[in-house]
Amino acid sequence: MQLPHVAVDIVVFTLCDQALKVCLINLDNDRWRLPGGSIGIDESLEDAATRLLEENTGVSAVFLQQLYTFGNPQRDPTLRTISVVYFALICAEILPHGYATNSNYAISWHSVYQLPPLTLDHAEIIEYALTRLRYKIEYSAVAFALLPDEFTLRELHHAYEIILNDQRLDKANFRKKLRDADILEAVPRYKETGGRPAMLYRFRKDAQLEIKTKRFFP
Amino acid sequence: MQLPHVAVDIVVFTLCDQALKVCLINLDNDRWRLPGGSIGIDESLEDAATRLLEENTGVSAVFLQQLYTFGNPQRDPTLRTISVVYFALICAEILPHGYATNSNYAISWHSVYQLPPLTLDHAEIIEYALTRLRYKIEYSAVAFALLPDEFTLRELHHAYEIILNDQRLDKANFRKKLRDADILEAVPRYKETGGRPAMLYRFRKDAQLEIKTKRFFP
DNA sequence: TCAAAAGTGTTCAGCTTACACCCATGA
DNA sequence: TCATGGGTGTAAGCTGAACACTTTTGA
Repeated sequence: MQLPHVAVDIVVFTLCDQALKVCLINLDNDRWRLPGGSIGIDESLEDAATRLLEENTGVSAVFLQQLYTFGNPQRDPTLRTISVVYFALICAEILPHGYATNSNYAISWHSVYQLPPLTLDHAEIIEYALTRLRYKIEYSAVAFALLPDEFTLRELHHAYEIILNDQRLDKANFRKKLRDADILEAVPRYKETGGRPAMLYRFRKDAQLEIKTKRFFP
Repeated sequence: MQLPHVAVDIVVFTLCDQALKVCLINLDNDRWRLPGGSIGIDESLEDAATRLLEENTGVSAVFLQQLYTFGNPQRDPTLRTISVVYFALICAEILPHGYATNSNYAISWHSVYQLPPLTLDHAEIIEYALTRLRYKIEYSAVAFALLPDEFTLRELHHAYEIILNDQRLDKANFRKKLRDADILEAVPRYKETGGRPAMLYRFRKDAQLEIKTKRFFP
């Protein structure tokens, strides 16, 4: 019996230069692909994703979650490959200098609004990951994974605006919701900002990450 | 290079006898498994799920969605198998007589609260599918897939109570929300019930199935 | 004292919840 | 006319959006 190949690909998001960026690897022929590779025969999917992420970006401790499995037989004309896709969120600050220390490939980061030509169905995969990220950010606290350990409320506010591509989040209401959610603690220390210094916050370790959404349907 | 096997398994839910039931297949040794099987080399994941569902239950047109991919190397001690799991919702009324017309296996339906011993990690898979179903029912109209084409509001109300395992949904508010959601249309015909006859409704074909949830986080 | 940014309080509209009530049918 | 279940209206309370306001810093 003929077996399909199984790959793990990873959509790695980060925030830098006021944009939501995704990690891509340059192929010879002017096309780009997501970081990823084959799964080991004795390796779990999540272990494979962790390993491949580390090989490609040099980063280990991050938010990592399974996204979807793409298995259309036409998606790769050369080899029947089923791709289990993970999505990862990392803070730009922890990226090692020169990025791809343990990789042979040239990686770089691209704004999700200005993607270069991508191989196979990788454009579709990124599109899907972005949709899911936007959903997820509204009912869980994943945005923190994109920020450093300590951050100001303005920085967090800004992260939401960039990810949702929406400049209209009200500052007062944003802060009130976070206060009510009870997921942050003051460091307490201040960060200089050019105006009044801003209190630094960190994510509470014992806080609930996912919140049960309100029912829309009965 | 050694390749893992790829299987597709399906968690099929239905409502009957006032309970949420899942479809299981009896193995020789007093254990049960989810319907599923190997993927063909030229078959998409969704096509495989559709085919395997049909082979096992005789049912074709249903709600079918990818759930999660389970790939722990220890999940099957005999063979490294990665399982792409789908979940399906079907209406009990469309099940053919004797159920498994095109299958060699003995299938039967079990309440999700009284499951028999299951093979591999299938108990875990069902648990996960149930959690996702409960989430999903609150922000999308999937409950209709468990009911016949025409149904009364009481039947729909009852379906929600069974799935959520919650008897406290207010009748008036349930109906009001559905009216506001604008996803139903009166048939218009009545169903005899023992008291005042109930209006039959059907799902509007042009209605929005998934509703953007309200933001919890800012 | 002015600009810049942090941070707060208050109002109003709209939604959710709880509950009481009326309607249509068969026995 | 009573039991059964279908179906609706409304008041109280909570939530979220909008917006105006105060505070603290550096220049």
